[in-house]
Order: sequence, then C-alpha cells, then structure tokens
Amino acid sequence: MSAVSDRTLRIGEVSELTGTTPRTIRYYEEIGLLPGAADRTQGKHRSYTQADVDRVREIIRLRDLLGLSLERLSQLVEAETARAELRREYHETDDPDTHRRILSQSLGHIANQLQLVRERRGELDQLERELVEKRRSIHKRLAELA
Amino acid sequence: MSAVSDRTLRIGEVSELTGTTPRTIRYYEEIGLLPGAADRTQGKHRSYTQADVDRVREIIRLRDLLGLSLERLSQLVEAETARAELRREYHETDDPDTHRRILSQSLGHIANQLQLVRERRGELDQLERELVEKRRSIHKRLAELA
DNA sequence: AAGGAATCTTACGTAAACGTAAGATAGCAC
DNA sequence: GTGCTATCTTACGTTTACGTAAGATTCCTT
Repeated sequence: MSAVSDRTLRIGEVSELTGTTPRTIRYYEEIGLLPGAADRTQGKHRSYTQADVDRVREIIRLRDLLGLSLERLSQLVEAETARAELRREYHETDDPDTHRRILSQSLGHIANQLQLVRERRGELDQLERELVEKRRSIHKRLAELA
Repeated sequence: MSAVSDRTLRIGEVSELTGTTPRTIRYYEEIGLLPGAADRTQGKHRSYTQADVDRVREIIRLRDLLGLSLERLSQLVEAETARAELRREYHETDDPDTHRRILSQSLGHIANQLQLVRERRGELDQLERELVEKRRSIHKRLAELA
C-alpha cells in the first residue's frame, strides 16, 4: 500500500511495467480481457492507471502459471471486468448494499482463482513426489552397484 | 510395478492411452521428442511399448504443468532420449561402469525436472498467498459494513 | 505554432502445435 | 489369397497470441 501514484499512464509505460508490448495490451482489450475505457473517442490515446497495471500483471501470471487460454481467462475474470466498471459506482455511492454486492462478487472471483491455483499446485506436488521417488530408486540401484 | 505388459502397441492404442491423437504422436517423433525406432522401414507401422506410453504421459504432464514449449521439452528430456537408446545397451551389458554412467545421467535429468517443478510450485504458492490475503482484506471490509 | 515522438487504426504476417484430407500400404482375420 | 481396418506419407489448413508495417493523428515540448 505504498504510494500508489494516481498518475495516468500511456500504453507504452504500461507495457514496459508489465513486460509486454503495446500490441499485447491492445489485443487484450480487443478480446475483452481488458476493459477499454468506454469514453475514449476514436483515435485518441489510451489512458491507464496503476490499477490497470496490476490487472495486466495478474492476467499474465494466471496465463503463465495456470496455463489458461486467454478465452478461459476472460471467463474467469469476467466478474472482475464487470467489477472494474463498477468501481466507479462503488466509489461514487455510499449505498452499503451496493458495496456489499460488489465485494461479494470479488469474493467469488477470488474463490474461483484459488481453486484453480490449488488444483494446479496439487498436481505439481504429485509430480514432485514421483520425481523424488524416481531419484531415490536410482540412487538405490547405484548403491547396489558398489 | 504391477503387470507391465510387454505387448507391443500401435499408434492408435498409444494415443488413446495418453489422451492424444496419432497425429500428435507422429508429430512428437517428427520433432525429436519421441525416439522413433531407427529400424522401421518406410511405410511400416510404428510399434510401441508400455515404456513409450509412460514417456508420452510424462511429456504431456511436463508440457501442461510447466508450460514448456515442445522445443524446451526436447532439450530437457534430451538426456533421456539418449538414455532410451541406451537402455538396450544397459540391458545387454553387464559392465557396471556403463550402468553407473547411464544411471547418473538419469539423475541429472531428474534433477533438472525437479528444479523446474519446485520453482513453479514456489510461484504458485506465492500467488495463493496473495489471493488469500486479498480475500481476507475483502472479508474485513465486508465486516466493517455491518 | 511547430515539430517530433508516441500512439492510433487497419491489415496482413508468423510461429507453435497440431487438424484434416487423400491416396497408398500394411497387417490381421477369415 | 481376400477383405477390411488401422496406419502410412505428404501436404495443405487452422487456431491462438501476438508481430510488424504503413500512413494518419495526437500529445507534449519548446
């Protein structure tokens, strides 16, 4: 929670900060993986915030670590996409019901991710166990040669 | 180590047993990811053993869980490829030095895989921790609305 | 206001990892 | 030997996730 600058960034900065390229950012917007401000008129430069950078980083991570296709990812974070649009709504209202609703959606979204992450980790654990067992078995055979 | 049939399989059976397709098996052979018996003459059917099925399964797993390209995978299991060719040699000789050499190669190969698996698991752990923290934070905010 | 760098849109190109189709052959059953 | 099915080789097609190029525009600086 250190100084999160609210300075607006341009696509080049965002791509550098996330280790991607402008093309990738635009592509993600094109397929609906990134919001893409509705109020940007044709030809104008895109404008981003630190929250967008975080979002892209999250996407990259889920893509790489879970091996999800961008389409599956879209579905997975779809709730968050809607939520991103609702963030303004959240900040512009004091209605506790609205707040609760939005926060609850976030919870579901996170629960989905957690499940995938844990499944994946379980499979990796299993693979590791098998590799360790293999190694042990080879060590044993090596010892028997002595 | 239960009854591992030494019956020879054909490409269709191998693909079914590994959840792939004949095309995939041929493709893996084409790019050198699978050995491809040197003694098969043009046009004859490919013949596989249970060991080949295990090999394919291992490849699929590494591909999916570690997100490796087939080229990286080729490099990673390259030692094993050579080893597969040396298995006969292993079984056809009683020379302990040869045995030791081959087993040692296997150890290196397994060590490489283990390192990748553990790195990956570490990243997943990190991601999980962050997700859990996020969730906790949201729960807290929800509680404060009550 | 001017000029240059970054960004815009549009559209075609590309690498990886197979899919698919066609015509020929192999292998097993009978 | 005949027939049928699975496999073979060859080669072009397809999808995903961007790369790249071109010409126009925007934005910031001076």
